[in-house]
Amino acid sequence: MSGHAAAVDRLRAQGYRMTPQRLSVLDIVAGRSGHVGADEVWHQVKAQHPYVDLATVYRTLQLLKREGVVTEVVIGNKLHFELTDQHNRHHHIVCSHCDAVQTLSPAYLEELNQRLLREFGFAPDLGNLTIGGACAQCRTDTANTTNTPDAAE
Amino acid sequence: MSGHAAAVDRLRAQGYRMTPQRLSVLDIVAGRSGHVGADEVWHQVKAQHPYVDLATVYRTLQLLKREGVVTEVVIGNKLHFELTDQHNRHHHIVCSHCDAVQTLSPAYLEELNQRLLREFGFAPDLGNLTIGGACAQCRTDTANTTNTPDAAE
DNA sequence: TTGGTTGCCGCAAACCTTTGTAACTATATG
DNA sequence: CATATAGTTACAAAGGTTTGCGGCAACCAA
Repeated sequence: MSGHAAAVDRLRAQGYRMTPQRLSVLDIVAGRSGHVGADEVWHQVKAQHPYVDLATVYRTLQLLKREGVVTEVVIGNKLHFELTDQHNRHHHIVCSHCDAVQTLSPAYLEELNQRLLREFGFAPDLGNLTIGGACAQCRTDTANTTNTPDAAE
Repeated sequence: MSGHAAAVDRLRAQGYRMTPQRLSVLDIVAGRSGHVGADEVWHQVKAQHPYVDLATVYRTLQLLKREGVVTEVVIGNKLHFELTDQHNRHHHIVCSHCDAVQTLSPAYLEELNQRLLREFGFAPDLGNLTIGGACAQCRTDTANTTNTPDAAE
């Protein structure tokens, strides 16, 4: 249905077995407009196939990430995933205070990408790069708060 | 002795208690020229203070990171730390195949830093940013290896 | 020095993710 | 359709990091 059918064929052509577990994981990530946490993927997979293990979900997500089918986003201390949209590529900037996620046009990192490749022969995995920092909101909020030990978290 | 005495004073001035545990952790990271794994910091701390808990080491490292005293580097699935050298700032690019670490001049990301701040009000924590990817060596090595399922890891 | 606060620590447990392994099954072939 | 083969899976356990909590101790004030 969605555009990920092509990805399934490609994976199969590469020798991967498209098992019900893998198809289910991919369907769920693809059915989302944004990113999904690994645990939520698992819960939804279990609704269809109750026996599926969390480890299988993780292994599948890593496989799909390696193959470029999904993109990993690090939010807080958890991994999230979203379908890689070739026609709408973007990076992620995440606030480490409130976990808000914004997308960033590839244009911002294109030059870096080229330079790393040219000057170091290093091929950065910028698609899966998550840039952490403080968002505008949290920066103004924190400005008035004295950051004394244990004062806030 | 080293230049981190100033950091100790600053932390104390901010209200942090500079306990033997914290001083020990900082000394060990500062005594290294490069980055150290959290577990190795722990082992070395225990040599001086056998009772110190691993959780304390982690909490201390995160504290020092928040305060900008140390820099975090993500290598493989482990966290490493190094003393933040204000006179020799740099970012890290890490090969996800062989875990080789290279440093990168701040110049490479200075423009990005400015743009994120100006256009989004987002203050990226680029000092603690680790850029993953494939180094030159691993890229040529992998070029000849067909990446079939389970073929290699 | 002597209390009194309040931040820290050790301990234990939880959390998220990865890995080892024997059994299972998707897929190609006869 | 039967069989072989190699990739996958469920299960279990480990790995690395974070968190909750009660007791303890660093630091300030008197």
